[in-house]
Amino acid sequence: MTSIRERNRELILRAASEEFADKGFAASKTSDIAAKAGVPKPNVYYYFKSKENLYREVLESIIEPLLEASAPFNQPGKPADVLRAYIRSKIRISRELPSASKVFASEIMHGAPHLSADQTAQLNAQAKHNISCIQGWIDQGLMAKVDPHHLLFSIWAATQTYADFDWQISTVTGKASLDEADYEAAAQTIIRLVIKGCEIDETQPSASEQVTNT
Amino acid sequence: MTSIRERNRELILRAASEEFADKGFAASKTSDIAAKAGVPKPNVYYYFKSKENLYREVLESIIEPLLEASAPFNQPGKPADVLRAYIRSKIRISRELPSASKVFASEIMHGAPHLSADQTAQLNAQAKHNISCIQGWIDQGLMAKVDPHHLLFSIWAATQTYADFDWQISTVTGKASLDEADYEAAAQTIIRLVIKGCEIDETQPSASEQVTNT
DNA sequence: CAACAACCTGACCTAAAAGTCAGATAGCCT
DNA sequence: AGGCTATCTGACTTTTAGGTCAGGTTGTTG
Repeated sequence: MTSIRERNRELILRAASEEFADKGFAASKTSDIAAKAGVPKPNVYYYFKSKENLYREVLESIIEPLLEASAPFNQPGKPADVLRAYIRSKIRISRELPSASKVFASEIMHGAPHLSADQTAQLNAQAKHNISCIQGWIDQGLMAKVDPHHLLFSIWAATQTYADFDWQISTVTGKASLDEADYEAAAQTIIRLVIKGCEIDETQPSASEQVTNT
Repeated sequence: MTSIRERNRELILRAASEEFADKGFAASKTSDIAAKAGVPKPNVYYYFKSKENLYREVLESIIEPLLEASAPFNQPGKPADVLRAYIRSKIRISRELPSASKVFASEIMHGAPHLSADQTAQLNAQAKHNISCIQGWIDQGLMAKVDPHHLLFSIWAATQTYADFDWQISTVTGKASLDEADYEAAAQTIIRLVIKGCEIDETQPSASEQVTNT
């Protein structure tokens, strides 16, 4: 069996993720990636045809987890429960796949030049679904009229920031890295903002009256 | 007078901002910046000593506006009013200085290798001040116990996302660029999440009883 | 209008990093 | 064992882009 191949590809991919996350695509050197992976540079080219190819594979590795995170929207549930689960998924990705998250963020920031049309379409379709799901809740009077687009953008931003801007977070909190309790506090804070923000105002009840206050 | 100097520096800085925002520092070519500014490449080196220098000046241009945005925290006011004003300042920066915002975001994402110790200290001091201000409100019972660090991180993320991830926002909304109404909706959404999230829970009143419900 | 400084420019140099290759070595199957 | 394929590697080539420079042009000042 060629498990040696799998092993080496894995080593290189991991090293590449970190390097690309750290420096960005253009500033990353294949020789550094090779060194970090503990293999000679030509091996990188042996397993991946080019630097771009390698980068694309790193990028691809985050797409599935990202789509997976929207699972809560793909099954029925109360707004608060779905949003809570979604936020926790997003935070988990930031914590467990920080490098790939950063690479993805950087890619998006620069206009997604390496994302395939298919990947873009998949992500976009899921986003559209989540938005219409939220709009449905609003129409049914299950939550307040909070613009679904902007609500999603805020959730994405607030959850991804823990991977993307980890330097800033470390600097401000004075901690080299966040622990379990910190991530829990982050999740709780974002969940609170979102859930409270989506609660129906007593002053202006919409369509049907389905307020679920305690 | 040497207003020809000012004019050319300005042209080059503007072009550099856009180029760096678009491609990142490493992937940006000084020849492209020169072309975009409409000057020959050696002029870029005539006015700025090096590519790094040019980059640093672009970076520097966003520091003051960023510090300025915290002004609402530097004068007394009710939590809701201060937070509202702060969010609006942040959104305004994303809208009016999108390129510099992106350059700053990218810089932070990669560990701020070009930020001077002084700039880091200034930004950090302001952040610390805002945090202790929020903590003060909590201690006085003026707002709910929402972790000030994470609250700030969420506000930063949610407001900056309109500059940093404009591609994603364009793709999802289907609009090439956001108009006045879109930015207003964004601000309203973020303000709602933050204000509602910071409102005191009736169930657990802290220290002093200063609930300001209508 | 002279002379001095500021500004401009094509052509060049150089370093760095992506990518290649021929040949060596190691694993695997019959 | 023998041979076939997969893997490895030092040394090399090529391209790209940052940076320079000598000399030209334009503006400015006494």
